[in-house]
Amino acid sequence: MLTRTTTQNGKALSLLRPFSTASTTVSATPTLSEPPSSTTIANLILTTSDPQTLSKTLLSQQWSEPLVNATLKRLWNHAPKALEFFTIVDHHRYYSHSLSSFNLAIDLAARLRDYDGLWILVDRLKSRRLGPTPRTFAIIIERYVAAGKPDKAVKIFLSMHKHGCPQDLNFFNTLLDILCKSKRVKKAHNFLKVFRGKFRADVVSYSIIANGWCLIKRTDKALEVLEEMVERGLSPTLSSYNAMLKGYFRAGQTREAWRFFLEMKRRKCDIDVVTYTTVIHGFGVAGEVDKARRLFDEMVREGVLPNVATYNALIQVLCKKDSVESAIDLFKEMVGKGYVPNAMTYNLLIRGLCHVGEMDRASEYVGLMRNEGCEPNVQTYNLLIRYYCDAGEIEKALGVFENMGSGECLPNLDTYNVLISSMFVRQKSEDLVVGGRVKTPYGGGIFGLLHLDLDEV
DNA sequence: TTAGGGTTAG
Repeated sequence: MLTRTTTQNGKALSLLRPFSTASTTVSATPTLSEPPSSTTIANLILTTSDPQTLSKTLLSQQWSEPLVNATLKRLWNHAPKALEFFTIVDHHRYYSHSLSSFNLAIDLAARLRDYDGLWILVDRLKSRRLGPTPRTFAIIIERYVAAGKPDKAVKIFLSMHKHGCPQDLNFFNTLLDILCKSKRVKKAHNFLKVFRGKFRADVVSYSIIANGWCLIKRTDKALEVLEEMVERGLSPTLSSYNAMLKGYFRAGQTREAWRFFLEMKRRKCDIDVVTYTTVIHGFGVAGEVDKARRLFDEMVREGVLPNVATYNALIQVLCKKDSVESAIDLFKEMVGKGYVPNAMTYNLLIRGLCHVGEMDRASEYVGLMRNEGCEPNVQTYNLLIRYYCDAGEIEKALGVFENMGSGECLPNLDTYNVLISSMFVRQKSEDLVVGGRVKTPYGGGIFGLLHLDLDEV
């Protein structure tokens, strides 16, 4: 049916054909049609300017929850378009949106700070008896906090039950965590003090606050929180201690970190792989590579097996404070032992190679990761683009960029920032011409994307 | 989505 639609937008519609054929006639026998991919649909939505045509096309399509969600994610950098899509499909005769799609739409509306639209979606969710769920509220509250409205977020939390969503200890802890992760630790701490009785604050509540203080390098306050927790009869867990340890490193207090680590051992804590990864990374970043290596050997002796994260921590340290070659040696060692490197492992090595100007070898590692079935992610692309730009090889950077547009990996705000800023730094008019020529997955030149939501990373 | 460890570079 799609192939028969003849409109001003015939070109865009043809994108939805499962198999591209030269023929425009409709085959009498139904073809084995695969549903169109989210990429195809997203392109169609972005290139169809006539709302009626778009609506007609989308409503004649068969939808499923995964396809709707994938399309919404594909349109993440085009929130208004994504929401338009959501609204159209919401009028489908035989399809109705699921909770997870609603949650995505609510997230999009919140990112746009369209709070009226957001609460309309929540009401719709309620009238269909699908929610809102704690997950919905976590999304809403996180966005309000990110938009600089933590007080409003707290009010929403306190009114959750009016929407049929219970306020329990779990969600109390989620709220504390959201506040802490946005560095509003004092507010979170005060909130804990006021409501710890009502919600029966537990070890997790206190650990979140202690970790929050660590995030803003206030290890003194973090320690106070842990002490207070003990006074209230709650025993810190290994997680609490690991967070504290990490906090010392973050704050540059390596001596305190070491003392704390020794104390953990003395008290016979069951030091785990996270503890070791933290100290290996911490000392390495502080420039004590030998100590990091010794701790790596020690953990193996102690029977605590390193995992991929541990290797990544040490690989990063070697790249930064020793040499890429020693990092590559370690990489080979881990592969030899049967560990499966992940995208971060490769990214660390690729960055290390780029950093010493070995762009060709860096590219080889990109090829290697692909061969090993580990697809490059947005960080991989961004770092290649960044290093090509820094080397003044804008054309190559754009080549990488075009490559990613044709794949599954979406550029993010970082990607555009790097490309655009490097062009402005050079102030070469031909760059601007090239930049305008580059096709983005969204259809226009990269400068058409300057209106991207600056909150989205 | 009930906490803790591993990416950028200034």
